[in-house]
Amino acid sequence: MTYKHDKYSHTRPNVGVTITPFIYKDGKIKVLLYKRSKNAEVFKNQFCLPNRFFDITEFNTAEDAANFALEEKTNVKIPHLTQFKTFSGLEIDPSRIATVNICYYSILREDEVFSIEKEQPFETYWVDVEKALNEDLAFNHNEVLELAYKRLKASAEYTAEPVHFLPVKFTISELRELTSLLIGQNLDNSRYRDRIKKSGVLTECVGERRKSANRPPQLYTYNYEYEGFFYPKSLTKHS
Amino acid sequence: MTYKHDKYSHTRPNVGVTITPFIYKDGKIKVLLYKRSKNAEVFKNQFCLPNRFFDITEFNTAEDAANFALEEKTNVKIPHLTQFKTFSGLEIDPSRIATVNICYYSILREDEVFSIEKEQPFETYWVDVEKALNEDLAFNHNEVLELAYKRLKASAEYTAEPVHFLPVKFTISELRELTSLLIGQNLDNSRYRDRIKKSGVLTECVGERRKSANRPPQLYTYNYEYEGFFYPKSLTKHS
DNA sequence: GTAATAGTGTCTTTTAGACAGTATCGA
DNA sequence: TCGATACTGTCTAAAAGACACTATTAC
Repeated sequence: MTYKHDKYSHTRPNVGVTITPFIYKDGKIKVLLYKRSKNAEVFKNQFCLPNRFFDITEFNTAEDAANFALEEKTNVKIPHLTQFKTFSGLEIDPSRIATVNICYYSILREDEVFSIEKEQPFETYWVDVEKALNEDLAFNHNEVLELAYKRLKASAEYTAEPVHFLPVKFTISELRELTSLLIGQNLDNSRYRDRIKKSGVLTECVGERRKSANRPPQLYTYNYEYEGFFYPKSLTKHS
Repeated sequence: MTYKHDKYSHTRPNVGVTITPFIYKDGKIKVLLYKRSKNAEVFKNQFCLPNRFFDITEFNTAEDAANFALEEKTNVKIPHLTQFKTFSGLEIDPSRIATVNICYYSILREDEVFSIEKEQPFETYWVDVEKALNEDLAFNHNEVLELAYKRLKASAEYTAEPVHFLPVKFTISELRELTSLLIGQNLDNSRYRDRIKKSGVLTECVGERRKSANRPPQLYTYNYEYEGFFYPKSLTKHS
């Protein structure tokens, strides 16, 4: 890409993206942090979330930059990305001019991220989210992580977005346990099944059941046709 | 503010803010559009939403830029602003390099905006939102308006945000009619009152009733202490 | 009194919540 | 057989939905 300085270039803020990558593993939500280099300009040796400058000689969109930053740290090529807020101000990166920080969270499947430590080109760690919230992270990443986790939990209240944590085919019990974890409450098995069935949000994989040491559970997939609230009980009548 | 060119300045995208200002008037939702000048670099004479470049010699944050752009067109100094999405790409402003577009909608009260046409320093119009959606707007403003309106309507499903359309003191019937308009469904009077009362989202203005040619209705204010969903019926048990 | 809107009460249907009970596998 | 988890049924409580009814004002 060729580009010349223009009369406006010095009036533009820095723009970067930050991604909060989540996985669901061992019954817990974990978030990816990496340790900044000891030679970094600022926040040396501190932990932070994957991030990248939106450099227009490299990327056309913020999503491109986000995908790049995420793949670099996780090896995932087609991530589930949700943009949740754009921060801006002088405090985000004290070493630079006013900064704009476009933030995403990403719901990843345990089996698609780097599995072996030494495969990882950076010093990255999947940290329990509750523990990560207590770390002193670089930049504004404490604020970013806090809001990302809040939004993730909220999404479990009224959407089926958390299915992206699970394998393509999963059981209702698996989804119920995950949802229960995110909303912090037990969910009645019977009621949960009723609502799932009535909502049409999942499609039954006819004839496919998981092998197990008990009655084999029915497998389902997420119905991408499904629009709207997962739990559509709100203000209005839903027939 | 003093600032020098640095080695990164030519790699930064343009950053701008776009605001979708809504009011509720004559039983309809209206949006503010203005006509671009016939001397504009691009999209001459076309309608668009209030917008502004995020020029760091003028503003420290995107919110500052949004407030400026909104006050310029509406005269409102402390607006209710909700950020809903940041767009980016080459197509937003074809005359420039890659652009980042931080978008807000604003819920305004009819009585706080410029009331007299000639007071307005720009050629602005409050247009019925359904009509505005059919206009051919400048930049990506069709997409912006569409999503802004969608998010506004969604907010009425599970939050009390639309109270910001109403005067500080209002009646339950007024809120019900507004909500009904936004969600596109009739709401049962009795049920609606029950839910409002139980939720604690409104505070009764004790002893204050509006004068009218019928039984005078009780006035309420929004309870800023209220946290969470307006209509908290979703997945979980709510006692 | 009437007209008009505010606000309440009551009945039926639907959904939630709790939990008992049956199903189906491996060992 | 037993143990374990999948799944279904049933009962009660609570909420939604529909709509009739009463209240309070101006005239």
